[in-house]
Amino acid sequence: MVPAPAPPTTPTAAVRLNRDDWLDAAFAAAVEHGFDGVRVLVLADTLGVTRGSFYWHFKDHAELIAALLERWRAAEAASNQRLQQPASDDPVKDLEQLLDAALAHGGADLSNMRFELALRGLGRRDAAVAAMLLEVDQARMALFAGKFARITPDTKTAIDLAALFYLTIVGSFQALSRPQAAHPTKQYLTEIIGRYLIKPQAR
Amino acid sequence: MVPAPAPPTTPTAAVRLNRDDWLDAAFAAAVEHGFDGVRVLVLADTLGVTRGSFYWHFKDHAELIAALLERWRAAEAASNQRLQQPASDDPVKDLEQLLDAALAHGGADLSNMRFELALRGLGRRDAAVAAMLLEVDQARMALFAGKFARITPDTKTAIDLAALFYLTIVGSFQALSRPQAAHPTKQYLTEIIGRYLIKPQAR
DNA sequence: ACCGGTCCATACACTACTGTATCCTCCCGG
DNA sequence: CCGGGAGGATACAGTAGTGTATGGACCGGT
Repeated sequence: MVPAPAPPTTPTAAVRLNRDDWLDAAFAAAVEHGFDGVRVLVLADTLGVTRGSFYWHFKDHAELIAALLERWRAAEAASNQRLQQPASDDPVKDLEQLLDAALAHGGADLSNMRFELALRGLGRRDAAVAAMLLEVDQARMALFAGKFARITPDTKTAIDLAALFYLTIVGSFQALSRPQAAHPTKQYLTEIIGRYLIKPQAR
Repeated sequence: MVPAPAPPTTPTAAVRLNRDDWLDAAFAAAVEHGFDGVRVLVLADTLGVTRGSFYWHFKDHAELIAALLERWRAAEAASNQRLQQPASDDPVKDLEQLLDAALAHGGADLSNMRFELALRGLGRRDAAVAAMLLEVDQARMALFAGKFARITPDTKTAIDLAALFYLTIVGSFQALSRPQAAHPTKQYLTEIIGRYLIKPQAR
């Protein structure tokens, strides 16, 4: 007569899990609840297994987080690499596509933005994470500055514009990561960044 | 022979505490560890009392958080109000001082920035907080757009510039909240925002 | 048929919290 | 000098989470 136990939240798989399945679940949890919310107990629940499985794949909770961070860092480096070569002969079009990529950020909807924000939250309490984020920021800035250098002769101007460009993107994450009426949309951001940061420099 | 218990971390006061003392401690904890880190047990430790005191001042943990949020919201509204009237006859100088206020943000070093970032983290998991932040964002945008309207005749241009201005500020919080070499400094931000967003419009 | 991985369940011990209930201690006014 | 209220301590019960140890179950190959 007890109501059916009802498996918690879509116990995703009756199949066996591997390390990446746990990392995917941890990613989703970080996106949803922040890094403080990625707990092996609840991951096990959502995955439909017990913690016994987790401690087979990972030494402990810290190793999970470390692996998650490293996976993101590697993907980020690869993305940066890929964006190095121009997507178009027209430097302006190239920058616009870069912006598009930065705002869509992998294409996986908003998850990547939210994950990065959670990561930056972690970076405020963890020096190692902060250092990793600093490197990523610098790599992105170098990428952006290189792109802007194609539309302006002055190196300093290119760097300045890249900084404004990047800070605007990072700032917009806060809004875009939780879409709400009256927040700037991706289209609007593309418009104003194009109008005030890119076009004025393009001859 | 047991080592002296050694009061945890500067048990701040042997004096009696009031509601605001707890709120201050909660604020500091949110700044340092995020909202997930504000626990009554550790607050009691840092304040040098037991939890018995806390439950005299607050019904429960949720009431503490609610009070903390409300205090911030009220201060934010007052700040916005205060910044409405121009600090200078020169609209450009006025904007520059607004930027200065936004980056110093109350003067209390980086704490306010870090608190706001923690708050935005909470807003990603809590709809009520998200709604509050949306209102604050809109009030700030209205303030900024009003200021920009004084240096450009076109309303849409003023709004666009205000958006870029504000997003840049929000983006820079991530960097400024944890100062590190090779991050943009407050001076640099003032310079580039002035050069590319404010001055080009000022006749 | 059995055996070694691989993956998972179960049970246990432990820690870090939240709430609640009850008692204690100043201290200040009458 | 005493009574009450503001502020705090102590003790108890409960929840949510981590690790660890151990024993399966379900494969694949030989």
